[in-house]
Amino acid sequence: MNVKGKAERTKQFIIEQSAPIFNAKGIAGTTIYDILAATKMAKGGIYGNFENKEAISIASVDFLFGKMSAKAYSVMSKEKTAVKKLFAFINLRENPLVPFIEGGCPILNFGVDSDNTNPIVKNKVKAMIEGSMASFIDILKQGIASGELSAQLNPEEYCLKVLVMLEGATLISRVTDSVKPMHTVIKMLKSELRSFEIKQK
Amino acid sequence: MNVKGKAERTKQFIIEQSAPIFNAKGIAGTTIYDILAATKMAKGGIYGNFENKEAISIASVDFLFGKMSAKAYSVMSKEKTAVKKLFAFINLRENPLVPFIEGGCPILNFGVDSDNTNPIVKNKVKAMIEGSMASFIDILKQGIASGELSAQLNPEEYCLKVLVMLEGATLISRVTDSVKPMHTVIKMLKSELRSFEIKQK
DNA sequence: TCAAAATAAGACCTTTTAGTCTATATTTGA
DNA sequence: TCAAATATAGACTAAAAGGTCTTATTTTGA
Repeated sequence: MNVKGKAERTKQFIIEQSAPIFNAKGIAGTTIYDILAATKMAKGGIYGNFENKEAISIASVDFLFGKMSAKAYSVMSKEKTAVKKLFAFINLRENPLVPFIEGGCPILNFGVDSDNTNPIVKNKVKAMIEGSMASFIDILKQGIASGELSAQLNPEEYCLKVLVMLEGATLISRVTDSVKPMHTVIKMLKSELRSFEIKQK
Repeated sequence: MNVKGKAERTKQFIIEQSAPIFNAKGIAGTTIYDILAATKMAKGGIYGNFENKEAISIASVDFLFGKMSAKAYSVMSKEKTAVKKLFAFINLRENPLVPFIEGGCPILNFGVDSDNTNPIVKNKVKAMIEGSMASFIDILKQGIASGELSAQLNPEEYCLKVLVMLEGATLISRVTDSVKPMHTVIKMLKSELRSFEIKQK
């Protein structure tokens, strides 16, 4: 009847409902009963589609990282210049108190959650970080090659700076319940990148 | 017989053994059985000294933040100038893979762990962040007042930068199992502060 | 459309975790 | 030093959490 099969759709539904819970409460802090409540399903429905809680958590991590990447790609590909692409990415983090993904940045959340305890998820976080950095560095290098940005800019270092400052500011803003740290950080990051812009005539 | 009383000493012992576990595995991820194993005590001994697991977790958070503050104060008070004090603080974070406190930075760990789930601990993290920032800003302001640092330096902004970059780099270094991100970040932070130093003759 | 196949409900079972309570051991100060 | 006070061991209880299995329902395609 349908293009995808019932099981596939239910599986996707369970992931969509569970992912924000894992992201907000952590993997150890999320129970099967949280998932039953969120999906309004019974155990048979959940365990018919997933082997165990761990499998749901892993699928949720993949889902959230996929969602993040898709969103970043979507806003960045609308822009033409390297600076505008970077700014579009940075702007996604503008309000850490009302985040794009419920529970806040999954890199931060699952990174801390999985370090010391969960090598599978930790490796997914690692891959996500490395992937983001690589595509960022690429954009900056293209900006330099095209003459938009000064060759004085170190793409690797600036890119790392963006990442650590956005994650750090997300933490500080969330814990202090204030957008101010994030806004200050965004202002600093943008002004630094602008200082490497080469004025076109 | 002893100056402090057995109960007091046992309580302290339980906290010292439990704190690194809460820090590494998270509060929800740590069980009473982890604490029994670490202390080699039985339940009677634990519950005779603490009302419940939550009380142990709260005492552990206080203990770790106290330890962090004491260590920071210790290394900073040995230095005379603002720049050297700041550098001494930054140097404490040099190897996030072999951290001063087992499990890594408690601000990062408990900040993420408590956000969304644990207002008591979240408020302690908030107080710790605000306290650190305040004493930092103070040091920078004294540096400016004494002519060591240029008045062009914005103490609040640089201080926030230090904090978010160190926390962000801790996350990235731990997840990627590499000290390189942290080292690059430290290099950037130090060179920025040096650029505001006023040469003395 | 209807029988076979796939999916989901929910009662049930097992293990893990938190916490209690009494008996035993240790500490303490008169 | 020894009796009272204090602290700890560990068996026990309760509840939470994870997971299974049979039965009922829904889906699917011949």
